[in-house]
Parts: sequence; C-alpha cells; structure tokens
Amino acid sequence: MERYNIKNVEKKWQDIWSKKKTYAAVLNNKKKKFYCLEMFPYPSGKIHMGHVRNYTIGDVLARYKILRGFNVLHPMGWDSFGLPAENAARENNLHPKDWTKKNIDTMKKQLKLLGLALDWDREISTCDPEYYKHQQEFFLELFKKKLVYKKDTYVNWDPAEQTVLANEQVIDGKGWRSGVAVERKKLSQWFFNIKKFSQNLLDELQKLENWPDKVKLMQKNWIGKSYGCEINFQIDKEKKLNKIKVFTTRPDTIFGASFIALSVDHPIAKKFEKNNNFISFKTECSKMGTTEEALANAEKIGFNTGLFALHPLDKKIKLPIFIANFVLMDYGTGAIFGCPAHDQRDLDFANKYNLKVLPVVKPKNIDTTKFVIKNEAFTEDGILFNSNFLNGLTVNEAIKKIIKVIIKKNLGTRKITYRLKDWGVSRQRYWGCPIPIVYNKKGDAIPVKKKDLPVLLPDNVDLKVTANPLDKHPTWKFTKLSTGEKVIRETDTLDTFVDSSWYFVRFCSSKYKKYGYKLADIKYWMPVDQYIGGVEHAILHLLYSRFFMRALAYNNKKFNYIEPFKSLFTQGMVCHETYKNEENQWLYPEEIEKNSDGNLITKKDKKRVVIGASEAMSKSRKNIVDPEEMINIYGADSIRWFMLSDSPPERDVQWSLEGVSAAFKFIQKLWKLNNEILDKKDSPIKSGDVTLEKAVNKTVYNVTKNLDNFQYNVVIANMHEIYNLLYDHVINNKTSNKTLKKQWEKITMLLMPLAPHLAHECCEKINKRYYWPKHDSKLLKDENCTIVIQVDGRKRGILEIPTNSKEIMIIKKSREIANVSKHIENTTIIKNIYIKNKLLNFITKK
RNA sequence: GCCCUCGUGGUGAAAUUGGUAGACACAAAGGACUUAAAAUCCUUGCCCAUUUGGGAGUGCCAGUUCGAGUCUGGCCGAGGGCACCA
Repeated sequence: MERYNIKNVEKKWQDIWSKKKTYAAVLNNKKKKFYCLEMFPYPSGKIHMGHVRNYTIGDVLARYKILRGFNVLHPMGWDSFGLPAENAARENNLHPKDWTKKNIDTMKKQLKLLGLALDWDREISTCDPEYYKHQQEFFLELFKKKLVYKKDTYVNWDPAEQTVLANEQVIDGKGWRSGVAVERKKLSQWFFNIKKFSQNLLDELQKLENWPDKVKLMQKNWIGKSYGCEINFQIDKEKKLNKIKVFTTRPDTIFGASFIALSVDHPIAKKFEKNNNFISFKTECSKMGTTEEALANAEKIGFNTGLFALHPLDKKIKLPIFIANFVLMDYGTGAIFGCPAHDQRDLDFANKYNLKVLPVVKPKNIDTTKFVIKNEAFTEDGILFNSNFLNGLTVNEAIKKIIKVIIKKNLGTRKITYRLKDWGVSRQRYWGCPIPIVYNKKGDAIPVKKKDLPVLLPDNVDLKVTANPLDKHPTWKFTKLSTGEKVIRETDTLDTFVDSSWYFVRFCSSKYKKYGYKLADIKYWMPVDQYIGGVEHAILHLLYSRFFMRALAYNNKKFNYIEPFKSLFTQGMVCHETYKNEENQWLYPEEIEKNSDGNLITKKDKKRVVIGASEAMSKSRKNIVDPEEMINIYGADSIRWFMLSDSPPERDVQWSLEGVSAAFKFIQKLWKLNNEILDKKDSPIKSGDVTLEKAVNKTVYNVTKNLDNFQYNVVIANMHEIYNLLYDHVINNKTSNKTLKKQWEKITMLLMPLAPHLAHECCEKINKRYYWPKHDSKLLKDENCTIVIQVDGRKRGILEIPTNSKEIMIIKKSREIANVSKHIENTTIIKNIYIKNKLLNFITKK
C-alpha cells in the first residue's frame, strides 16, 4: 500500500498552485464575485496559532465559494507599520524596515505552508511607500473636505512609549501595548471628524444583517446616542458673562435642581485662573490619578465660584455655581445642573457641600411624606411632585411637557448628544505614515502638493532618542515650498489604524499607481462579502473602517461604498493549558513530559509541574505551540482539520496534541480508503448501493448547509460519519465498485475546502475536474422513518414504518408493541397526538 | 454600577428550532490480534434490575405545554463590553 507522504504531497500542490497562479483573481464582469477577507496580520516575527485558525476558516470559505462557481478574491497583506518595529530596532540594532521585511518573509513562507488559496499577486504592505503615498493623498482630500483638523487637547500620553494613544488604546487606564499607566497631557493633535458621521454610523449599523449582534451592540454603545435638551441658565448680576448652556437627559427634574457644575475647562472657569484657591483646586484634581477607574471612583470635589445662576422657570431660585471634577468638557456642553435627589453623583456632591436635596420624582404607590432621599438617589420611573405644572405626570410625560415649555419660552432646545469622540490620529513615532503637512513661520498648516507625494520616511534615523525620532532628525523636517519659502514638516505620523482602514479597498487594485483605487475594480469587488477576524477589533478597526469609507464617499458621488464589510464573522481564540514549575515560573509545553504514573514533570530535572487554567495562547504565559513545527510533524491538512473539528469557529478552541494527532490519523485513514476504493476490481450491483448513494447525498446536503452556516465543526462530524459508513461498505464489500467510486468522488470534492492537499491528491487519480456536488432532494426522503411512541409523554417504543403511513396504521402498529401495550392496558386513551413521521403520543386517563 | 452573552457526560461538543438528549470526536476502562510494544479493531460509559425493562437527568427553583436543552419569570455561576456620559 502506498503511504501518504505528507511533505511531498503538500509541497507538490503548493508548488502547482504557486506556479499556475491558481488563486489569482481576475476581474470578470460575467462572473459573480465573492470577496473573502481575513484581517491581515501584523508582521511580528512568526505566525501563531491564532493566525492559523483565522486563515483556515477564511480559506475553507474561499475554496468552498470557488467550487460553487464564484469569482473569488482572497488576498493577503501586511499591517506593517507600528511601534514593535521601533522597539525591536532598538534592541537588535536592526532598522525597522529590515526587521519588518525579515518578518514578512518568514511569515509569508509559513502561510504558504498552510496551503491557503490566496492571491499573492495582490500582496500589499502598509509600510511600502507605494501604499502609503495613496494614504497621504486621501489625507489631503480629507483635509480639503474639512474632515481632518488640528486642535489642542488633553491626550492620553503613554510615558513608556512616549506617544499619544487613542481612547480605545487605553485599557483600564493603561497603554494597550506598554501596560503602563497613562498620563494626561495637552498637545496639538490631528483629528479625523468621525463625530460628524455618528448618526449615519448608527443608522447603517442596524442594516448590517450579517454582523454579529454582539459587535453591533458594542458599536452602538460606543457611539452612545442620548436624547435630551439644552437649557440656558442666566448668571445672576453678571451681565458680562454669557448664559450657561447645560445638557440634560432628565429635564423633568428641573424643579429639583440645586446647583450648577462646570468642567474645569469650561470658558467661565478661565475667569478664575488667577484665583489661588482655584489653582490649588485644579492641582488637587490633577493629583487624583488619571486612570479611568480612579477618575470614576474619585471623590467628587468642587470649587465654589461664588456666582449664582437663576432658575429658568423661577427667577427667585438662585443656584450656586461650582466648578467640579466630575464634569467633562468633551461631553454635552461641559456644564450640568445638579439634581441630587435623582442622580447619584449629584447627591454625593450635594451631601459633601451641604446643598439642598429636593425630591421631585417619587415611586408610584408611595406617600409623598414617607419618601425621603438620604444616600441613595432615586433614578427609576415614578410620579412627579414638587414640580409645579409637572406634578402627577410620569417621567416620560414630564420630559415631553417640560421640553415643549422650554422651547416655547425660548429657554433652550431639544438636543441629541453622542458619546463618540473625534479620532485623534497623531502619533509621535517614526515607523508610521508621515502626515503630508508643512508649517510656515506663522504656524499655518499647508498641505503638501500631490505631485510631491509621497512624503517619504528618512532611512537614516536615530531610534535611541526618546520622544519623536522624526522631530530629532537633523535635516528631514526642513524643506521649502515651490516659492522658496522655508517651511517645517509635520513630524507626527498617522495612527496605524488609519493604514488598516482602507487596505481592503487597495486589494481591489493593488498594482494601480495613479490612485489608491481604480473605480472599475472597486465597482466589481467591493464590498467585502465576508470579513473574518477577532472580536477584539469590534470597535476600533471596524468602526474606523466604516468611518473611512464615509470620508472617501463624502462629496464624491463616484464612491458609494460606505459599508465596507457586508458580513462579519468573529472567530474565537486558540487556548492552551498553562504550566508552571514549583518555583512558580511559566513553562513551555515542550519543556514538560509525562512520567510513568501519568503525571506531568519537567523534562530537564524531572520535577513536578503545576497545571494551570487553559487560556488564550500568549508568549508571556508560554502556553504557545509553534505552527510551523506542528506542520512539519503532522502536515498542514491535519492542523487545518483539527482547527475546524473541535469547537464552533466563533468559540474558543482548546489546542491539544491528542486532537491534532487524531486529525492526522483521520487524514491517513482517508488516504488509505481512497487507495482501497481505487484498487477494487469491478463487481455487480449490490444491495448497499442505494444505502450508500442516499447517505452520500445526505452528506452533500448537510455539509453544504453547515458550510453556509459556519458550522465547520459539524461539517467535520459529517465527514467522520460518512467515512465510517464508507469504510464499512469497503471492508464488507457491501457496494458495487462503480457506485463506490462515483460516491467517493463526491466526498473528495467535499474534502477540497477542508483538507485541500489530500483532496487534490485523491482527486488526481479519479477525476481532475473540480466541482461542488449537488444533492438530490428526492433522495433525501427516506422510504422508512422512525416514529417515537410515547405514552403520556414518556418514550415506550419506536416504530420503523414506511414514510407517510396513515395515522390509523401507526396507532394500530404501536399498540402491537409489547412495551407500549403494557403501558396502555387498563387505561382510557383520551387522545393521540401525532406529529407526522416523527412521534405518536397516547394520552391516557387512569 | 449599567448593558450583553453563555451554563448539556471525565473533556470538546451535536440536537432538523417545541418532538428519541448526548450525533461526531478526545480521554479512560476492558477485550481481540501480537512473544511484546506500537498501530489497528471491538465493547463499555448515571442509578436500579440477570435480560426484555424501569427511573433520574441539559446550573438551580417555579411556570406554560400531551411533550421543554429549546419558550416565560426569578435565582446562582462564568465570560465579555461600557463606566464621573449629565
């Protein structure tokens, strides 16, 4: 028997695919397209199991769609700008460019070992000037459209990486990469005006039917729409100061207002900049820590301005104006009215400064006199009281009424506010896309001319300096305009999330030099039909990409692809047990072995190993397995097979050697079966022919259905099942050879997306034509069916009977089953419940 | 604190959407082949009963229903998102 030589076979097919450019996508308007995309990797060194899973899932889909007759675009590229390249450069004295190139070469080689059906001709790399020059052009377009602007803001400053972070890059108050506590710092920064599209991003989100609800909800919460109104408060005796505009979602509680609180950065606060008490208050605020959590839990403190605001509905009521640490300048108007009885923060604040607490909403069915607010604000629905013309209304009714009154009396307006903030894109780093802007002596920002793009990164750069290496470069930033005027370049580079916000567009025309995309190309290929990646990008990357498409489409009728990803699938992580030695140090899986008692010990000194929880593979926990090594031992098909078999793709999967080894054995079994079938000599028609034909037909049906639903683990189970049947038929000669070969051919086709090397190799000897088998719905119907017989809902027997038999017949036969008759003896049957071809239930009365 | 998702054997999981719970695998135990091991194959898998059978059973407690893993309400547990958002 010919042994299945994994290495030779897999290499053979990879070479064929590569040489023949089998998976190169060509635009063909006559063919229906399918754009299949997995999130492109950051070239960090080697591929990890997470990549293997992500790209295997995508590859199954791509190969399946090819067989279904689609013109498939399945490209790959590199998200190659970013900080690790600079860190690595400093550590290894290797230029980021060279480090990145080396990693790309390694990872590309590794990806090829997986046998992915990728169009490598379209490969792109975001650090390539051929890529980022188009990005710079887009930046200039956005600048022209006023979708990008510069402003002074507090930014999240990562002291370890000496750079600014986006809000989304701050996790639990720490830098997402460095893990160091983030500081607040005021800097002049470039922003993309994503806020402008808040409502559209929200509206279109609801229409994305093939996105996970979880992701849609996360984006919805992130955008954070709230309905309310703005109310103007006049300041008592101070005619020079403007009215204070306050945003609230609870205007119904206006009669319970007892103070006004302003943000430290509110314009009115500037009046107190020279006040020593205010200065010390401000320093106290800044001392309170900068992490989100610390801010949220910090004590509420305020600075009493001594000013008073007039209650808009009752000028006799004067509300003290405070500057408070818990009011944010970048949400709403940077000012609130405090209603302590119905807002916990306001109550905490009021209790501290002995301010009035007047309840105006009480729970239904509670007497006004018995309703007291002490330390807990009442925030639920109820009935208004103490509120003049709002008395007796529910919260919702009161909100409607008070807004009408406010508008009528010209005291304010209805208002919708979003939590979403503009996207800060400036990074004080070297290894990123240069921002194509220069500054004259006055400090005006002047866009670089299109013909002067790309603004290239300098190669000779000193990365040992802290702060921005571009800024410290001796000559790079000094340049001239065409008029000869001396100007200075912008030394910030773009956030790498900008790079990944349009790469899927570039794939459509990756070789096109004139512009970032060619209209004919995107008209055909966009949008991405299926996008696959980790759920960790649910907000950042996916929202930015949606924004970027809107920015490109803004004032541009030719580009109308505002939703880049028609369907989204978020796959789970790859987990592995964790191991520690007795000194509490992490151990790599290859550092341990089993002793004769079945316990785990270290290979080196045979000491006890402590097994920890299974967690997502990570270098820091050392619970990682090298994909290349695994491919060397088991082959790509086995690794792919295992990745699909053990868990549904959207859930986490447990890496296990037993699992991979089982997959390996199964691949070998399939090969053996293939040879046994091919070696068979002719034989007459046998009784098993129909059985096998029907079973394969059902498998075709099930596999197709399950592939369409991303139930790849069930697909694998389907394949096991049909193998078990085929094996039985081969070993026991139950089927004629003609039928056997014909049915096996279909199975090899089903194997194509799952184990492509093996499937191609099997197929080569049967039939070189590739196709996706169609099921015959007539064959799906079985002649016989199994009916469950219940008595009072309990299973008492089963009945094998021709499909669609008459109910009377089934009842008659059921009664003949000994165990059934035993249970209906001496009872009266009230009724039968019959579910066609499935179940019969006798309901009795004793 | 608010919002969301998920709880099925020793393990990963299936379950035609309200109709035989545990398909398909992994692990374990026993057996067959073998001098032996590996590989391969078979059997078993909660409780009671010698078998035909009977009972319990999908985190817990109720409910709807002839019938609930699936629907409803409450509770417990795990994971995730947001968090001075006015």
